[in-house]
Amino acid sequence: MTIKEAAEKTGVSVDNLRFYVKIGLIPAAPRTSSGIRNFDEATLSWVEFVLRFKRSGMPLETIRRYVELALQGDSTKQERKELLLAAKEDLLKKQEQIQESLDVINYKLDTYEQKCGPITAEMVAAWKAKQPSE
Amino acid sequence: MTIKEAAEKTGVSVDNLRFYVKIGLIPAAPRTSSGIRNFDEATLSWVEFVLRFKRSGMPLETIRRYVELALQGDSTKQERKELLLAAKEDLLKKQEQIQESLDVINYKLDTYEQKCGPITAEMVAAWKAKQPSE
DNA sequence: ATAAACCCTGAAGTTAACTCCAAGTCAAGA
DNA sequence: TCTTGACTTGGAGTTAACTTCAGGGTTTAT
Repeated sequence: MTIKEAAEKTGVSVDNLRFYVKIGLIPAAPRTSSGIRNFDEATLSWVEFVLRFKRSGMPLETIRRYVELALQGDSTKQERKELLLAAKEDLLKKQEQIQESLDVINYKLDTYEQKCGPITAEMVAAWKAKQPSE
Repeated sequence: MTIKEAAEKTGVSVDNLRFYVKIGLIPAAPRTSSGIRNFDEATLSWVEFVLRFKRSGMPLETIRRYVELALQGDSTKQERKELLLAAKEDLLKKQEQIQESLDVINYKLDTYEQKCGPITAEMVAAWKAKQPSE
């Protein structure tokens, strides 16, 4: 499979796929005798695996490190486990913070049904009181 | 309150506070006669409000736009509501994607108790089969 | 009244993650 | 065979969100 087809299948741009290979986020795909990348199923699986973590906001460097360790085999099991535990903590914290924002947004949307949201309204009022004009 | 005290209270660096004011993420704090910023409670409230959204990964430009609209008063109610609805969709999607990654991580952590995670193990095996050495 | 610590601005530098470009090689159809 | 389109690389450019710097003014404590 050419890099273009791989790009269509994964939804990642051609340039970006090459970039990911370059930084080691995806293992280097095999090449034809003339040097053209030939994406196989194994490499595509890596792309999908990597994308799932990327979508959750994990830094590429963290994912890259995990891929590097995984390719090194069983001896890196412990280190991978620690990396996953740290990543899990990050994601749980992120989830909480998103929930906090959702709570605020839902509250505001509720109150917008009646009038300007009271919390912001109060802040705007306090702000305006300090301003000479407007 | 000096900018340094505001920085300590909010956990945002002095430079970053000035940066946020500059890009309009926070309304400009009042100044003393000699031009030194004098952070008041109203401005601090804005900082806290903005930080909550920032922590959830919302782009600063989106938050900046919301602040701009809020300062313009009731006439922008509708536009703010639409902005909040869009932001809510983003956050819900992000939450789902984080959950997907958490599921994968939890599954891997479970299986790591016994041996190398089967999904990755399979991918590594497929990968190694293509490689001449190692 | 002077040194230390703090404040200001505008601009340049940094990092992550792309995104595009130039110049050249390779492959498939008329 | 010649064009057209896809592939290659290295490197430059972009955007978001900081971060640091240069050069100067202000406040405070001794």
